[in-house]
Amino acid sequence: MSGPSTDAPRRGRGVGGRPRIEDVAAAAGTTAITVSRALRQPDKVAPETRQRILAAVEALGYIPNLSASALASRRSGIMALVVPTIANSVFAETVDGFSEVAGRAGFQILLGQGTYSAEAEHRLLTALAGRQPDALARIGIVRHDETRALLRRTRIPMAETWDLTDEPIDLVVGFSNRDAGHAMTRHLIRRGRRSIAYIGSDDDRAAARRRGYADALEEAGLHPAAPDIRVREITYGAGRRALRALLQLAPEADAAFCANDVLAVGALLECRKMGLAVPDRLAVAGLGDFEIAQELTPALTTVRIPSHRIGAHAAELLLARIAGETIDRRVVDLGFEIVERESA
Amino acid sequence: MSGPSTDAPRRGRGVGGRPRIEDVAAAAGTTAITVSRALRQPDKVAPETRQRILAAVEALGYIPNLSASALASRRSGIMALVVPTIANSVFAETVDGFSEVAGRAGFQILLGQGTYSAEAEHRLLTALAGRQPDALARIGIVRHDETRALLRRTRIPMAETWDLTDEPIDLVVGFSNRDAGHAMTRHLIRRGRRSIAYIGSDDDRAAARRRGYADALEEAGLHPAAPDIRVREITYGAGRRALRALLQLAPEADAAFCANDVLAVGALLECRKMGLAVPDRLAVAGLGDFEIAQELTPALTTVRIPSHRIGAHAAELLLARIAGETIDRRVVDLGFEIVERESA
DNA sequence: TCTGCCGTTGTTAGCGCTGTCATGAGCGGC
DNA sequence: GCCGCTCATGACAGCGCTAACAACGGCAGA
Repeated sequence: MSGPSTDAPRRGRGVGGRPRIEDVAAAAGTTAITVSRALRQPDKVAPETRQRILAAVEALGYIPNLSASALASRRSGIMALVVPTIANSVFAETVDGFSEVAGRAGFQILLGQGTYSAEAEHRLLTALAGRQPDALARIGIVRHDETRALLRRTRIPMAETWDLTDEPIDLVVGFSNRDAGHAMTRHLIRRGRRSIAYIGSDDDRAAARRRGYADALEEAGLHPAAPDIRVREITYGAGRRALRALLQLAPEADAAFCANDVLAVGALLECRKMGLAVPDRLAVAGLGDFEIAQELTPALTTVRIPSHRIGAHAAELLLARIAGETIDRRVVDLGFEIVERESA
Repeated sequence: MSGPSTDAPRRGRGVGGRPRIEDVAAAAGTTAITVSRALRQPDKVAPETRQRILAAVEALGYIPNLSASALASRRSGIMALVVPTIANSVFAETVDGFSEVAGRAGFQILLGQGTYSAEAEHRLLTALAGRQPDALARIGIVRHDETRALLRRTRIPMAETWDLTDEPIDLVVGFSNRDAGHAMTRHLIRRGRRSIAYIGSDDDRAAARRRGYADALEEAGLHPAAPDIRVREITYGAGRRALRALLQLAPEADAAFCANDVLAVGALLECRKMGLAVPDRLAVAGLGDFEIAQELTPALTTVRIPSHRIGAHAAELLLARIAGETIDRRVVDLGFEIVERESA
């Protein structure tokens, strides 16, 4: 018979045809554990041994199987991150900050998308948890009690973000959306606005911002200029349509507080298209301080959110937790800042 | 002695304190393999057995360890995705489409960020490959030969995207950036523009678009209005500054082709701020067809790229490849479309 | 010279799951 | 009554790696 024998128990290659640690060891004239050490704790291996091993790794094109590593060591090297959606750039900065810090520490990011339905999220988080991530972060607070309980049980270090709560599952890094809405509405009132409308989407964060808006109005003895304008999707187009709707419902409104910069920018564009003077006739305020806010004319008055830092800080805390350090503050408020520009 | 014995070989819980498949089996009065089947191929297990098992899973809060599963089955259930950056919304749509299709098929997304330096990317891809992903996708073409060779050796189904090449590592799904640049430049020429400038960033895709621009000019016997305006980062502010730079270098320019909608929008905003008539005095064209392009006044003439479909289609092809289906076309050109609006 | 320690390497035994084959019960057809 | 088939379940081994401990040589100090 010609060709390679097929019944040999080991042929120097794993099942997938890829070299295993043992093959590297054989090539370097040592054993598996030493190869493992050479790659993970280089200073525990004699320099020349290490050299031989690295040469063998190079020669064979060896890539460690991290599933096996995770199984044996009980450390996956993965941090999971759950976002409502990635398509909307709102959270991209946070993802970026998170992935930057986590990546630098040698972790890989397992991305989960979608937090719309409680059931779907429960499934998603379960699946992610199955990967034994060393930490888990989520944009927003987990609402579903069953899911919260599940996550607590897993004891995976976890960070909720972009909001605050007194009882995080583990940690929370964010800011008070309610206070942000409150502060911006107060700003509008201080600027003399008396008929202020709210434009927002339907998620938890928008709801909190709306609460702040409503509270501020009440404190000032004012009433909403119109029933809330709700949008289904956070797009510039939705912002424009919302503004038209507002003017129909309450032509006398003198300010629009948009729960999101994208909506605010849309509203601003519509105002300009309609020849409606901003801020003289109508003030427009947003929330988020996306880059475009400062580039528009008139520039958008908004609330600056430390999106990037939220992600980065969450990752840092989780790294500390992974390292076994004690975290003194489980609730981290990174605050926000009113950025007063021209539109309000 | 009181308290739990510590020398029992098994105590009904895995090392991490989490239940293992065996614990579920014990609780359900069956064996590990049947539990495995009940969860993975439910119809291979008798309904009542399945019921008992699911009840036990529920009661114990069992979450399968997917590292162990991946190791044993040689299928990780992971698809890896590498993007240049997530912070820029340019690719978010693609990530979204990819993750949607992959997620629906039960795959998890391992996200890799950063393709700037060849060496860093090599490390990143190696690390990702170590996770034994069932497929790998990347935005852009992998340039580094060593990395290409590595990826070929792993035999992981792989899709490069957002560009085309005759020799993909495995598959490529995208469009011709050169042709897109060419088509838009021709459009400008057809509209009577004769002094056309180029504004772009420094990545591979922008370079290809620039080539199309240069070719189109040459075919028409025209010359660039000015030396290329290069920007370091793709932001609205960079677009505005680039436009100012252009007007300084070539006040007589009658069109600006921006390799990216973000830059084009920035340029447009700057024009409006400076009171420069668009398109009468200066035409501005972009590439990407981001949402804001159609909402601005004047609306931006641009090239529509099927960003979402690129991601979705790449995922679909990879799923087919995972399923062992034969792929007839390894190079998929999803094309582009000139969207003529008001700005050019 | 002997002891004890350190630095280096190796042996063993799993980590938790699933592929593969074996087993056994139930059933219809001859 | 027996055969062969299907369906449901189980036993066993092993995926590729690393924790934990063992072993060994060399060396300083007693």
